[in-house]
Amino acid sequence: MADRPLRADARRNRDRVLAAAQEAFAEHGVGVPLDEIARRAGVGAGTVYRHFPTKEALFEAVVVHQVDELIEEAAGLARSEDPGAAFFDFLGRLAETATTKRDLTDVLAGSGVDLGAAVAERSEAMMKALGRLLRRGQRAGAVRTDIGMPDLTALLKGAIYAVQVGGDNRTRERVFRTITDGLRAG
Amino acid sequence: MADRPLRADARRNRDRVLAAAQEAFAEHGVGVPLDEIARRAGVGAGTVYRHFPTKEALFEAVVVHQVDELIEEAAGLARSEDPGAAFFDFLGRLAETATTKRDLTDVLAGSGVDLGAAVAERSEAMMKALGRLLRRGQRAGAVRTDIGMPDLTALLKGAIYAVQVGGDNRTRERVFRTITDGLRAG
DNA sequence: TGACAAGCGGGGCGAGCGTTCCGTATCTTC
DNA sequence: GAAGATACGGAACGCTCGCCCCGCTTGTCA
Repeated sequence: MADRPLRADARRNRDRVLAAAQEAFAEHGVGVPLDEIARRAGVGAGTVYRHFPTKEALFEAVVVHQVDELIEEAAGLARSEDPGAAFFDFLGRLAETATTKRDLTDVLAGSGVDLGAAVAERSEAMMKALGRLLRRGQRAGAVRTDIGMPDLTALLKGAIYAVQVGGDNRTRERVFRTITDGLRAG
Repeated sequence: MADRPLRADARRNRDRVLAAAQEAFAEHGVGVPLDEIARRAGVGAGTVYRHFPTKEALFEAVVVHQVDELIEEAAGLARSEDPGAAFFDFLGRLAETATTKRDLTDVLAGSGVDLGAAVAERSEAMMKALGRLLRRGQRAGAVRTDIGMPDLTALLKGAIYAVQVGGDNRTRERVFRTITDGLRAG
């Protein structure tokens, strides 16, 4: 508990593991063998386990960082002058992020992995921020009013999934536009 | 090659395995342990393997049957009077099917499983049928014209995914409506 | 620079799962 | 109903992957 400072090499290895994990998870999702992460980091599997008690904990560490960034962005947009644009801009950012980060889909899907309290907390914060953007967009008359957060959540998971499987950028863009068009009022 | 008729018990077991597999794959996706399928069928694992050379082959057998049904439906709708309704009706049927059949998502996702020629063939037929519905709907002015088959495919995968994660029926319905609204012309 | 704590690597264990093997049971045919 | 072919069950194998262990190395601090 006393959190004595890490030895220099330990600190360096910890950072390397995190970086490697971020890369590997983004590329292959939660499924990457832990050995592969260790290999990329240039350390042994034992070293990974000294820094992160389980593979799940490592995944969680990576995810928390990424979600925090998104939450921050959402908070910024919530102060924007144009609530409609803010809402759709944020969806765009989500889609963009998901395109290169397979792990995010895994999180959204809740696929198999039971993540800890830290992620649950972020998840809640994310929902709150998104809910704020949605309500403001609706009040401004830019977003259809017959949907709520559960609908938007499911829709987003689908959109992220679609954008991830959609081959080239052109396709991705058209898919994204189609879905957002469906979300607009009128 | 001579395809001698199966012994009575063998035939019965084969049918039981197929039925159990259909059920299990629908519930849990490709991921179900083969032992679980054998258990449901009331046979040993060895028996499953005598009838289907690999787990993949069994999966393929189940999927081919389901996709064939969808293709037939699409063919029927292609002759409908109202091309717009035909298109959206078919999307509805797809979504409905996907709701209860986890394996279909796995197929669409191409997730990990490399399926054989039989599925590839069906997949192509399915795309053709869907393409016909799309083009007719577009020509009738019911479907937006700035999207093509690759876009629709990706979108459908997303929609199916969204519909599958969307909790209750109400949510599913709203999600589906939002996406189809995005697909409409205008 | 020496001594001790801190950290490292990677071999190894165990669990889950696809697949195979083979001794036994069941059906078929005469 | 007996003999031979056919099919069955489930134990066992091998592979992958998460996780642990322990003999060795490296950093730290006097």
